Amino acid sequence: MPDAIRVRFAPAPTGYMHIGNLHTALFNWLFVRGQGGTMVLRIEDTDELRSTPEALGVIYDGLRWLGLDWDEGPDIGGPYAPYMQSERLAIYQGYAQKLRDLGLGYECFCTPEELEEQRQLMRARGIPPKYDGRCRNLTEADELRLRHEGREPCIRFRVRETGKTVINDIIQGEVIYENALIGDPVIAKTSGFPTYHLAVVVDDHLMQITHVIRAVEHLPNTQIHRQLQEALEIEPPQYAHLPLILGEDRTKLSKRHGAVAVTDYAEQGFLPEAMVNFLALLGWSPGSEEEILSREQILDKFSLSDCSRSPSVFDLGKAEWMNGQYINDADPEHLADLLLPLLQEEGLMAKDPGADRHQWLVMVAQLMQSRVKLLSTFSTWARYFFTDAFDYDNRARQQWLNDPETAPKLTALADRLATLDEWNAEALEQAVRGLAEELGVKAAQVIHPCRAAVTGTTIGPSLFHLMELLEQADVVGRLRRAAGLSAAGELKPTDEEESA
RNA sequence: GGCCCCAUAGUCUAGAGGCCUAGGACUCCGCUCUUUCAAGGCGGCAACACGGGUUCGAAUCCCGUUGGGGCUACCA
Repeated sequence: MPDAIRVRFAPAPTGYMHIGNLHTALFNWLFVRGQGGTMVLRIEDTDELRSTPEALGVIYDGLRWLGLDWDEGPDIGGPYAPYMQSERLAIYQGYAQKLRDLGLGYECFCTPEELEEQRQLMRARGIPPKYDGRCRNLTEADELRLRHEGREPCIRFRVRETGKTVINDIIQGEVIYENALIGDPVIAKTSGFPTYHLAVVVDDHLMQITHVIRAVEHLPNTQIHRQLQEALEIEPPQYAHLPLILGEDRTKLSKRHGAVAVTDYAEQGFLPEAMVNFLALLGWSPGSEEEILSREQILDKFSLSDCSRSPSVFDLGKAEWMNGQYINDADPEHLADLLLPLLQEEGLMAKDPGADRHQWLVMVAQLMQSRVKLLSTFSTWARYFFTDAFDYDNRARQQWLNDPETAPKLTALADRLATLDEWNAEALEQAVRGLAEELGVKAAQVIHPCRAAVTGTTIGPSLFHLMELLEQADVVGRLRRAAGLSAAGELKPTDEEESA
């Protein structure tokens, strides 16, 4: 009977959590929730200078947004608490001391400047830069002298100078590293904080992690981790190194790739289900041709060994398409719930709209859902549902509103609609088509100007259904307003490019 | 520079020696439906990086080249 599966997502609360981090979290989650196991959230805040509470908040928000839950973590505790590495300093110090007792850890008094100089020198000479081990065998006299100079030591780990380290990775297969090629890494900083290498190895062990699923950028580090585990007589976990998610320029995702922060995507109006679906298909495929997959379907089919080794570029366009699919398939009620706060923020919906108004919003959402890709575009594309304060776009001006024949048509239509007893799509259609017939023009010759006048744009859902959802007085008012402006020649095309 | 990984269209991918005349999806381009399209339907453009092997047969296996990426920090 194998040990219960335990995985961890272990982000550093520095900078901003991006889509690549979330991808790693998702794959951990899919693996552990599919198998039945425990998900641990551990915060690797051993970088005292760059860790921030804000970044920690972003991590929580991002995970919760996608519905990636965890069983143990800083916020909920657990049997291996604490889960913040900064609260585990004494533990790492103990292991660092153990390594020193073993003769495998030693104090190094080199300053960062000296080390940098060393690297430059080696590079200049065409030698691979690595720590040269100059503090490996310091005598007591050396040490005394160095301390007198006011130097504070860090602790390095004595790596093997010969042989190879073999890593058996679920995704990457067998990878072999030459031991002689790396220098002794720092495991405890001068500040007393551990470095990543010591902290992960110790915590993965102490927290009984069985599968380390992380981005492939950590693969080369794994040779250090394996040696550390050997030295400390720790049973290594299984490793699965995921391929990287790249930006459009094919390099590792970072701030300069624009909107990569998780919060940006949530703000833009990506649906979490869509993001989960999209991210799951980066570096993994169910092997079938379906692409729109529910969380359950993904959970059901996911396996680490099916993961790819080649990196993938995050294609925002396709992500948006997929989001559009999810919006289109969404229950309008649900959509309205998601939309409400966004609209309230823009002042387009009241703080407490009431049941009728809410039901109305559901109908608006339903009318628009097939053409919206992002929730955030809703408040611009559907603005005219909520307010008279919208602009007439260039196409509307060019094609209809600047036409001298338009104003009379709009006025006639306004007169007719003002007297309508019933305000519904059917009655509106009759009225519009009836007017067209009387004027001896095609229905389109009335419909298009009407749309332009009422919505300010040339595109949108069925005109009659759209007007049905507006107040009669508002529609009539808009028709008269546009007629007046048009007649006055104030709706000439602008020089600007059409805005999206 | 060194080490490691990767290599199917612009992008995400299917493909685990014959089923491949290389499939699907996004994008783009047509056509179509419609009062409009930014929706729907239909169709199209577009790829096995290159060179050597192995084999009756290679996108699939091996080697090399080229290209890309990652690591090479008292960051993780």
